[in-house]
Amino acid sequence: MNRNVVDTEGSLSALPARALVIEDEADIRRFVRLSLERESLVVAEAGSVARGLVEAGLHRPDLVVLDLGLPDGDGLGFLREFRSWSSAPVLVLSARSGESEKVRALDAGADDYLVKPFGSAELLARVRAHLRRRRHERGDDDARLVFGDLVLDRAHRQVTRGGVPVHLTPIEYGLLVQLASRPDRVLTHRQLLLALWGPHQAEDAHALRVHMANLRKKIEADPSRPRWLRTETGVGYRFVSDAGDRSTGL
Amino acid sequence: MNRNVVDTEGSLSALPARALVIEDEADIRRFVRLSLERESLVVAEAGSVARGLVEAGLHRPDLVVLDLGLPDGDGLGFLREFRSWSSAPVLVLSARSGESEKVRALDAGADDYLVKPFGSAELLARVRAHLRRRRHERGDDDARLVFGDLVLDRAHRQVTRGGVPVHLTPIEYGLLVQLASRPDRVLTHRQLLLALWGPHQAEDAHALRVHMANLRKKIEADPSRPRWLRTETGVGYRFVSDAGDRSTGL
DNA sequence: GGCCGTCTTGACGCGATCTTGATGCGCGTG
DNA sequence: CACGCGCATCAAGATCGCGTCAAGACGGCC
Repeated sequence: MNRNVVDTEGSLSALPARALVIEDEADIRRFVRLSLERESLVVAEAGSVARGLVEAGLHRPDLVVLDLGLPDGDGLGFLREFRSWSSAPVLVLSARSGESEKVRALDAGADDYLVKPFGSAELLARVRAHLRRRRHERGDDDARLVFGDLVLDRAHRQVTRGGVPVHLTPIEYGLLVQLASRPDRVLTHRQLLLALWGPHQAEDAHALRVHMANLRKKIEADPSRPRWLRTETGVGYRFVSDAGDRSTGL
Repeated sequence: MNRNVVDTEGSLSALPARALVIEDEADIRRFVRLSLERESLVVAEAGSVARGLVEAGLHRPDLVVLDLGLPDGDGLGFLREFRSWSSAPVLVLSARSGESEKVRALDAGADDYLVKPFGSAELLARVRAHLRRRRHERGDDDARLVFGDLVLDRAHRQVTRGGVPVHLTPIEYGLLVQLASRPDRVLTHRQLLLALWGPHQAEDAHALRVHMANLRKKIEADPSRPRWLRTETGVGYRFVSDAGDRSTGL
């Protein structure tokens, strides 16, 4: 079962971020979990260092909230072990407000230190700040869109078809990003013109059609019967994520 | 006017990190400066938002310590402007300990929030944590980048091609570091100009092209058909790590 | 002051890219 | 069945971005 490697410290793309809460007091643990879930994180829990290490290995969290006072260690042991294979931000909780405590934790590899009692709002704001930075440093947000053998990697600004890079001009690339970022939704001519040319010439859809044709030539197997870039006559275009025919619906 | 060039690459590798302290109360400013200097940072100071923006543009700090209560604004204005061209960590100071204050600052792009009065030890521990993470995310740890026979040794600021040292001017070297540190990603003209020249002249890409041409002449076998430094027309440049095809992503 | 390395700026040719116009097709409508 | 409408396609230009060269400007150094 232990299919390690490959997804290591992943999940950061479009999927919800995973958090791990290590805290022995059940009330606080619950409080933190509920807070994080309100931020739409997927949360795992642990009540001890040992359990925390197991859960960390299991879930490979994108963020850890770590209490220092645990039954089987002071949490810094966890930090040391965890840091050997993950660089996810660790937010330390503690009842101790002494400077030396804070310094010890931060220098041991923690990224933040929060003194109990703390408010949900501050906790979440700090969590958001860490995740935001991480996402940013990581070369970008929900960067990778995969549709079968067509892959749109926004971080690298690269489109591949069957693994083969496809060269797109700026407008073609922008067009594809606009459409593929909102799969199965119709974008009107006006919306596309607005997004790509700005508010100035949001009227003439002719250029748009030409670019669309060129784009199809590059990513469609049969440009005359497009699989992905469908035209909605009189309205605009739609990127269809599911190639399966949806004729006889439910 | 002093030209601030030659300072390239943001000092992020072996050079001392630069900090900017924005705080109107002279005592606190001095206290923070002395603390940071003890951490062997090079410190610039400002007493207002306006002055802070100027200093930021001049020195392009790797870290900012920002007071919220300034004579000409509340500091969040600085944050907004600064964030438009720099992602350096910003540590906010404030006398206000209210949660809503903290949330506002953190959500506005700050990375940390410290309530006055604070101790020098905690300030420095937090600063270390931010700089450590930044260094880590930047991949500065293993300062050596190897791409076939092209080797970039950031620790020694040395580039070799087939074992032979290549002499690069400061801008050429900075350019190469920026691109090779994020292989296969497209860096826009704006990003490169920002990194190498600062926020002032982030629009004229002409000089950039000339330097790129010179750089190619030095490290490419056939500068007219570059293997590493590919141009993305209308967008920017990309350092291609693998000349062959790339199929399976991770 | 004069040399040297470096950076900036302008001009120019070329290729990449975008726009524009012409033409044909499918389809629904009068 | 003719017509209009929206669309796709193709083939020019028109425009833009890029690489290149060369002429200075600037600062450091002797």
